[in-house]
Amino acid sequence: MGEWRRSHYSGQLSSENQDEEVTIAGWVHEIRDLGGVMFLVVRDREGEIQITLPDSKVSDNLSQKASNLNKESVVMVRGIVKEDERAPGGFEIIPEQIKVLSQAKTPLPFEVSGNVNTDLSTRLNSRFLDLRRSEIASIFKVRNTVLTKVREFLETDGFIEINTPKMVATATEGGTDLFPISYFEREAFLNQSPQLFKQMMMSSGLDKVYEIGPIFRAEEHDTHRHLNESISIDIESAFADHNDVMEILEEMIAYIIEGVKKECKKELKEIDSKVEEPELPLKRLRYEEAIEIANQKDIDVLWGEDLSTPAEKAIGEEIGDYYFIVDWPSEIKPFYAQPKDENSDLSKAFDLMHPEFEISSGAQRVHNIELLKERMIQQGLDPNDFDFYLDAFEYGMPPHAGWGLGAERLIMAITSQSNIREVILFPRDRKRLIP
RNA sequence: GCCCGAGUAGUGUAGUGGCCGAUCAUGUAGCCCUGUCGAGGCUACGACCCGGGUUCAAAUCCCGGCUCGGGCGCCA
Repeated sequence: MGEWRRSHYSGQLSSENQDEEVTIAGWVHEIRDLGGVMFLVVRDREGEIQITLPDSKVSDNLSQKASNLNKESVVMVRGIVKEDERAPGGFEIIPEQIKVLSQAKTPLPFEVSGNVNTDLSTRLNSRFLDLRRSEIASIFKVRNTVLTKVREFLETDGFIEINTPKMVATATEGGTDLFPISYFEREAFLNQSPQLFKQMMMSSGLDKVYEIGPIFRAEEHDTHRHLNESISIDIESAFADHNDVMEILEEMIAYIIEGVKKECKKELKEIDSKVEEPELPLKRLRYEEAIEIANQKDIDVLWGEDLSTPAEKAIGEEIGDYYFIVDWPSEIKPFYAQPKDENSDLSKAFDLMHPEFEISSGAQRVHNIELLKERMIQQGLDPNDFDFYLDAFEYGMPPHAGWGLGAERLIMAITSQSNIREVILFPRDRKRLIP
């Protein structure tokens, strides 16, 4: 590379650069030799640019160098920009010098520039190469925008970003399986959720906190919408009830989608995403109404049961947009979900649903320590295992509410991907631990 | 974890007892070609997941294993 530095990304060239000397850097996307003229297409993060080598205008030496290149090799090209309507994009570069920084081995694990489809599994084995396809890179550019918008929205709303431990001594709330790890002489676990820690922060006076971090689930699920390691977007707000945080959630979703539509036009087009901003306020469907819809569609759900996958799909089809399910039975929601004042069989818990899957769940939390202990016992947990958590409720705990949102689920919805593994760089699922 | 399906060149596929010394596309290599843009033309290269079994004969049928996919369950 020497003293050479990239002067422009391919997408930055315009008629203002006519006859200018530029230096571009990227991967050899295509090589086409027509005899008297050769075309190299160099690809970088922002697009592609054609390098044209007419025998009459470039040295034999340079032509020889270009023809020896393999696809996907890394090169820097210094040359003169020429506007030419025959070139894709309207511009091309007549090279003066080409530096081959890394010759790619052949054959490639799969084609980057061709039209042959490749199985997801094969692609994931060589994810670095997969990301060289712009439609794949687009998904991750959208992902970046989603996470940026989350921070923008929550920061503007006065939330403080926190980080809580991922190595913990006990199960957060029972139910799910944890990955055991070795912590010096003790057994420990990878945390399934920041739930208990963010609730403890409600006792701290920070009032409104959020965390974007990994969660780990040792469940043996193996589906298109489950991961064993994923990113959770969690908030917790003091002096708030479930309705308050549902409003935050729906407004945040709308803000994210609006932002993505504005800032990722090119990427959305590339991945053919039909994302639409939801109409607010989102429908609040009572649990009871939800099972009625399922039952009407001949999917049996009994009161007190969680909604099965076919039930979720049937209801989502009926609603057709994001929606909340509220008034869940207390017994199928975690111990920390606050029962409703007028009927304790129901809870102040909610799920946010995309027509095809759940993307978030939350609740107003129990802040009364006696009730909290009672509910732990009801759900088969021993309050003594949770002293570190319960202590925070002993010395002044305000009413509070919050939710956890699966980042990949949301990104999957926004990018119209049918497999969650498409929206995470290196998925961890039942079968895959490498790479 | 359960049920179902599938494993054929680097990639994606056709072939479901003999017609297969295995199809097509892409790729790779070489040659021709001065404006390609899914470039084109010609030539060559490259594969039946592994192990057992049935049969005169197995890519094809059976059994086991491994891997992958779909559905479900499980799942703050």
